[in-house]
Amino acid sequence: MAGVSTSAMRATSSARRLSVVRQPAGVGDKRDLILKAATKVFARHGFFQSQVADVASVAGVAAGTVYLYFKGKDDLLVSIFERSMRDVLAEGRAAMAGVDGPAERLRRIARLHLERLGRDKDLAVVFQVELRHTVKFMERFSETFLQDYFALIRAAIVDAQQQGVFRKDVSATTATKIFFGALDEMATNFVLSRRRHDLRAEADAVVDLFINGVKR
Amino acid sequence: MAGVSTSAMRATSSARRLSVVRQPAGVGDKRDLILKAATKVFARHGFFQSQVADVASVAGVAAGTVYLYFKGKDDLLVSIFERSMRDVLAEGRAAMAGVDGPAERLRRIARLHLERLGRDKDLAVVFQVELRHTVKFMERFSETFLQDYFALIRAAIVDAQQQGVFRKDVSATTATKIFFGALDEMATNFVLSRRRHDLRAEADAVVDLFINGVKR
Amino acid sequence: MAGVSTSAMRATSSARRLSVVRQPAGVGDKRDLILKAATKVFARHGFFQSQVADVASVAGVAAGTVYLYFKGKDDLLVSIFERSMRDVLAEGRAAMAGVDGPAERLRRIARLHLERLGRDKDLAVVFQVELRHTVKFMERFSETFLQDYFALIRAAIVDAQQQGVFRKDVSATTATKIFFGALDEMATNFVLSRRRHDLRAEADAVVDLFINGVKR
Amino acid sequence: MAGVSTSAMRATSSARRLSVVRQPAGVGDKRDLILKAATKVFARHGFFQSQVADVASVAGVAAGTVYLYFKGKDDLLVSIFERSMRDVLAEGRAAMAGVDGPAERLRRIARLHLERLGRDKDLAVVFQVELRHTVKFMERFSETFLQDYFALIRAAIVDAQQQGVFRKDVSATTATKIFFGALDEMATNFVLSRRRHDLRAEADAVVDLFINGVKR
DNA sequence: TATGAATGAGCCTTCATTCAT
DNA sequence: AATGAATGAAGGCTCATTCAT
Repeated sequence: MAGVSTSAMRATSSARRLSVVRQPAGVGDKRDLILKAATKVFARHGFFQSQVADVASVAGVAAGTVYLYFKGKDDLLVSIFERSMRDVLAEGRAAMAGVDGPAERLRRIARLHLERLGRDKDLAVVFQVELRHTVKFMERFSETFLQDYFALIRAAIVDAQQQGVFRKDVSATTATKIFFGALDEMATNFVLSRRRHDLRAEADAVVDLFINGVKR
Repeated sequence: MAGVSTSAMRATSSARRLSVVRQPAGVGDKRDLILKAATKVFARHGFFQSQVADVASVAGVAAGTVYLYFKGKDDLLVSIFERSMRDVLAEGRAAMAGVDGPAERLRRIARLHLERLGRDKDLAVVFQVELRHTVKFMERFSETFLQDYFALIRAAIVDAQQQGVFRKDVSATTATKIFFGALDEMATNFVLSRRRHDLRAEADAVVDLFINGVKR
Repeated sequence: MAGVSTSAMRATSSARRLSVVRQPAGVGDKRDLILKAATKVFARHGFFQSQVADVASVAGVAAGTVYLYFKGKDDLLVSIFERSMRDVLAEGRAAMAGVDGPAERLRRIARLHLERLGRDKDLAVVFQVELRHTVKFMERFSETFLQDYFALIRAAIVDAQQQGVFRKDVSATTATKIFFGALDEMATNFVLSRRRHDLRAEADAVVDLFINGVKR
Repeated sequence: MAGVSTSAMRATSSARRLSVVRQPAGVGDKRDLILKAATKVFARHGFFQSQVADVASVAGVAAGTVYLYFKGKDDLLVSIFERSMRDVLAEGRAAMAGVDGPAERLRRIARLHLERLGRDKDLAVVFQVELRHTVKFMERFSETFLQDYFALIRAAIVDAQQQGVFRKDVSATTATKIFFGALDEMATNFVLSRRRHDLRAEADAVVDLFINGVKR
């Protein structure tokens, strides 16, 4: 009996050690858990059709617990957005590091963009659909995330123009919108269709067409 | 060419005259009135934040009256969509009639697309934002409107490929999505920004870049 | 049939005529109904222990209906207070009209005060207990109702002092508080006890003792 | 007279010493700490608007700790009441000891009553407002504290009547209510107003008027 | 047709209380 | 004894929809 108890303790403490290694605090775990659940629930039913209680029950916590980590239902949506945004931008900037040509940079962006969404369809749904509920929300979305993301794309285009690779009679801003718009449409199409999409191929197609379109 | 254009105008105006004749005593007026009010209210506050009572009061009718013309709140959104969709497709097909080259057809589509939305910002908001609330809604949106609209675009692209104007190593479907995605992003940008947009110039930019990108 | 219809119309219109005489609109009926129900429910269970749904069901309406007539739960309490306050002051001032001596005026006030509360025990409970929930509420209570009511009492005392009936070495304000305090305690005692109270006799006792206490 | 007073002081101070002895290591301190915090919080926000967590944080303890000393939120209110009540009655009875005339006893009671509340405004608020939330609460308040307190007052009045100082045609019970009511109103007025009150003077005014009113 | 008062299901949020640590 | 994260019941309020007039 003592042996069992001891081994149980061992298991527990080793589990703890592991969890400490994986995630800094136990707090992050639950917040993430809820956020993950919210992503799933919002993706399946839509934000307004989803209930906080559903999110909680999918996360395996009580309804009230959600409010220990988030200010309210809206905050769940905002937090999904902000967390992903942080990751996307960090990943995007990191990916830019070891790439030389502007064309190659655009290719990296396009692939990252679609591969990220392709990896987590629930997240993709939230980004392509749920986050665009309201002009208010979209404005927020635009002013924060897109601003930086557009800057990432635009920088590559401007570079290419200055290097004489892209023609200069196309406004970099307009070109950026076109590039993003094309990717965004691929993502939305993926989200809405039940067919498998070869998102990497689609990313390449967008890049090829775009580069052809803008090159001198 | 001018002739066709004229006959299209004639058809349009006769349809208008007919609709006045068909719907006797301002019946259509009230349905339209409510639909117009709904467009405005949904655009300003968002679909879920809007109340049927608000739509009614903007339309100058009692709340109950809305239910004499529409099955429910959802039906308002669907009806806005369907009515505009009908017009868009009719206008699009009519515009195709007197145009010869595929490139020119794409330019017509792009201009119509953005000019229509530029003309009525409330409608633009509903199309770019409110109609995309839910995967369910978007699927419906996709399967009806987009299917036909994509077909319109795709036909021009396929024609161009067959005429040897566009290269064939780009999937017509993918090219269609890119073309539409670019336009859609322009529209969304217009909806979200408070600046004036020269949508015609943006339409042309999209077309130029696209054609450059796909031409042999 | 026409006859029946006519007589029905007659009945209706005469009923309407009556109701117009009694209460301006049919609207007031329902508002009053709900207010009456709220008084009863609040008196029995206490404001915070009462549910809006209870008030509604006692009033025989749906929960949502309460919100057609009142801004919220708080508004019910405030409205009970304000309506009664209006009546009390009007009645109080009217009663002052035909009375000559200040002493007699105080007697009238005291009797009206206790008789009014004695007549409707639920209202008495709300006034003596429920309306005094919070310092905030009591301040409001004080600043509106009591201010005017105190003025009514104080005027009689000042008159008596000027006529040389009451001695002047007692502050009129302090005397007013004592007079009101004594009445208020009688009312509270009545509210809290299950015994029958001869409130008229108690009113007289208060007045006698008070007048003896302040007379020269 | 002085002797009695002294012995009363002795009793009090020995009780204090004892309680320190009985409650070993600051145990009473924490209970008192929480009770003091509750008094403050309830006074400022009202009982129902106060949260147990607020009380705990003002007391500098965790929410759960409150439940080690009190059965629940209600128990906090009841305990504030009971502790003060014990003190008031003890102090009141002690004060009665060395006083000869009934009139003088009433004066002592009145001064103690108002001075005690004047000393601790938060306590005054709880007594004048928060403790009167509900008929249920008030009944409890009445049946315990007031019963004894009224007995204290009544005894003085009956004595005075038997000594022929007060007239006998006024019911001692009614007179007691009037006396208490007047004092209570002074206290409530003090609680609700932001002005400074000379509560000792008001106590004297109540006593003077009352004695004048009841004396033969 | 038109009205708008009435309905009542539905949901977010709060917070007293518990309990594993 | 002390903590404070977690619980989950409870209730105020909204608003789409109905229906008697």
